[in-house]
Amino acid sequence: MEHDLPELDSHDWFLALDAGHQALLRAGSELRQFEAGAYVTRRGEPSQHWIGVHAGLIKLAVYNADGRGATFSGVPAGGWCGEGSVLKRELRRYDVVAVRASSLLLVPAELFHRLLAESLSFNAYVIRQLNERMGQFIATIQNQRLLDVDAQVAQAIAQLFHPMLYPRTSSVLALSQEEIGMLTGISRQRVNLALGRLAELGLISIAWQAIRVVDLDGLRHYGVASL
DNA sequence: ACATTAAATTCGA
DNA sequence: TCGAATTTAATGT
Repeated sequence: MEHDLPELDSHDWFLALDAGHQALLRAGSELRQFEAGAYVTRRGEPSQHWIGVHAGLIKLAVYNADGRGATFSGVPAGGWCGEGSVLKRELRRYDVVAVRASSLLLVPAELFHRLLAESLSFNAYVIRQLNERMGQFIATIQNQRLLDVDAQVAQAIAQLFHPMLYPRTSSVLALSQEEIGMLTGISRQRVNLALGRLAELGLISIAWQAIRVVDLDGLRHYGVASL
């Protein structure tokens, strides 16, 4: 294909590949724009792509018939998701939705499998990715069982700054308070209260449709001292 | 739940 | 094409 896709160059795993595999990805991948609220893939569809976030924010979620939903995870710029369903060649088990306007890198499933079969460094990256995500889900369950609500909000925000899964999250998150509520399973009003407290502690500052993280380490440790 | 305020959209010159 | 007016969505309490 005629693609060049310089967007791939900002990903460490891509830079670690040999030239031949890099060329395959440049030729076979696709950069596509999604409007805020648009579905990237729907639950039940075949898993045709491994999905990378070049800019914007997407979330993994399920919805029931009357529109209520549960969000599992948010993926900011620099993050990748969907490898689980691609690996197993199964139907997607959740919806992938653009939280705001996003530009995404789509790697076809066949290419993903070929890289797995041929590239040792790609294998290492995927294993690390799966391991980190597993750790993240365990941490999420632990947070929900053990932490108070303010600390859950702090953790949910801090998780978007995971250095390996999401290496290029900027310190200003464009994320509505309602979306944080979706991510945490907490009401919007309660999120607002928690954000106010975190701001008072100097861990974050609040702007319109955005949160600036001032003290990431403080956020990570907020409320977990008792564990 | 309600009041406030930012953003988006419509409408009129 | 600009900007005021209205509608819609996010926020604060």
